[in-house]
Amino acid sequence: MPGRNAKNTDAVAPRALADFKVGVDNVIFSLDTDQNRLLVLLVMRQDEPYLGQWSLPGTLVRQGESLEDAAYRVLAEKIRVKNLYLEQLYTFGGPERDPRESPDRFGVRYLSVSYFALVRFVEAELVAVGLTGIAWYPLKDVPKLAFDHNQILEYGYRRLRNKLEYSPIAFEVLPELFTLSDLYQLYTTVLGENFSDYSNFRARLLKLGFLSDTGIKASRGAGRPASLYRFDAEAFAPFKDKPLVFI
Amino acid sequence: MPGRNAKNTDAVAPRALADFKVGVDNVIFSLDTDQNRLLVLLVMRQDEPYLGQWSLPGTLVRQGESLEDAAYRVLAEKIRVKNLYLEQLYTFGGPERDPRESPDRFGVRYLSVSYFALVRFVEAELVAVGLTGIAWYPLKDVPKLAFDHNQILEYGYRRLRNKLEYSPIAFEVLPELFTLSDLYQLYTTVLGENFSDYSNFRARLLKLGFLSDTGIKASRGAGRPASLYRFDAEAFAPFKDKPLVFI
DNA sequence: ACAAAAGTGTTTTTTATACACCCATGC
DNA sequence: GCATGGGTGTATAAAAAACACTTTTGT
Repeated sequence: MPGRNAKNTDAVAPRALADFKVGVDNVIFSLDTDQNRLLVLLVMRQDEPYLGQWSLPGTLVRQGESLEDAAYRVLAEKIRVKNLYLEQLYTFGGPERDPRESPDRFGVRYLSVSYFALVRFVEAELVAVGLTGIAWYPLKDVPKLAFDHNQILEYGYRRLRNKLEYSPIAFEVLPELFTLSDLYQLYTTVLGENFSDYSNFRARLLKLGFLSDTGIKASRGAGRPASLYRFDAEAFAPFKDKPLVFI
Repeated sequence: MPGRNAKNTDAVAPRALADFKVGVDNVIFSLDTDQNRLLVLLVMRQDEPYLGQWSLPGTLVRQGESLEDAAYRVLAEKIRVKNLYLEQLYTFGGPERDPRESPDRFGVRYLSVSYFALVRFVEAELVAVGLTGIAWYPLKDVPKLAFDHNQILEYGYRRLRNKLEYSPIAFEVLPELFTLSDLYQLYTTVLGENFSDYSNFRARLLKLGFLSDTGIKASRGAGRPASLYRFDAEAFAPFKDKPLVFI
């Protein structure tokens, strides 16, 4: 069967192929567990179009650079952080989303591959030069953004909540050793206070058996010192692809 | 605050931007509920590279055409179908995934936006001209495919199973009126016999209240005639974004 | 000693699971 | 009248949800 040719190329000449530049836009969430806030990193646009308007940090993909490389590059240009989670979100590519493309002039098209990242606020240090035109915005206060970035942000937020429910992304963001309250606070800041009470959350997770108690105690001011736990990726393996592990 | 300019464009000249052609590759699943099989549509490649090898049906995006338009175009070129579900999967874009790109020659890059579609086998009519070099493959028998298409297929299959668990995509594929066994069979074909027994599946779904009994009976050979149900999208609204609705 | 944070246990309610069984039709 | 698929009910096990209570620290 292989090696045969069938006549199936279109009879009529098809319209020419589109030429693309590919952009990467990052939805970078930061978790401020102290103040129970979920923040997103916005930058002020320095160029047309949408000059002077807030937008998601992005860049255009360069020669020899993978999409993910580009996503990490944007991130590294804005913040310095040790632990982070990053994954691809969605690709927006309608021919009319960028005003640089005139609708009938068939010039270069712009396509945006969006990524979402999660970091903790306490360890995310802004490195942008001026520190003007870059800011963490509480999710509720996000203004009207450039391009279709509000839509991308909305999509990223939904993905974040879903991921948290079945996937161990929290442990990529937390330090190696963490307390169960650290974990619980992380969950409440994203999902809201009412997703579960602390005691039930705790019991459920411990029963699953992929959190190992190191025995080390951590004293943080007043109150009883908490045990430090470690995430055991091997013990988690059976729960991969299982829904609702964490809820 | 808007309208200000900061000096932040890189001091060193960055490497030039990459130029892309954008391809769309479709993972088209078809549900053969009669024989409890899940099939995927493969086409034999007619051009280099990978000439004569099986691959997912795909195309390059044309001028003025959106990504989704391109996905529908590929689909329409291969099959004719009334009810279908289609959504974007993932974008693969490393600089080395397509042998047409030489690794050091910084020419045009090829990026693939994958879509997955779901149709029912009984109503999906193949329209490809020769009918050679195009075939429905049972998921288990899929051979080594061109490019990274095995990986894309694997990814699509995972997405299909997950979507089925919380999202009402089944009703986009089923006809307007359907029996509960139609629905149950659809689920077992994708998720396997052991995901739930019929009586429990039935009770759970009916309790949720978004399936309305039309009262109309459908006789299909022997056995008691089944009630025809209709999916009530409005009544489903509260379950949007809720996980595990269907399991 | 008492507030604050960590950790344990118990009770109630809801859901999942596994069946057994009745109903309506074609042949 | 019996095989075939459709549809209902029930008993048990498991899990989710609510909340009361104990433990260990800092001040």
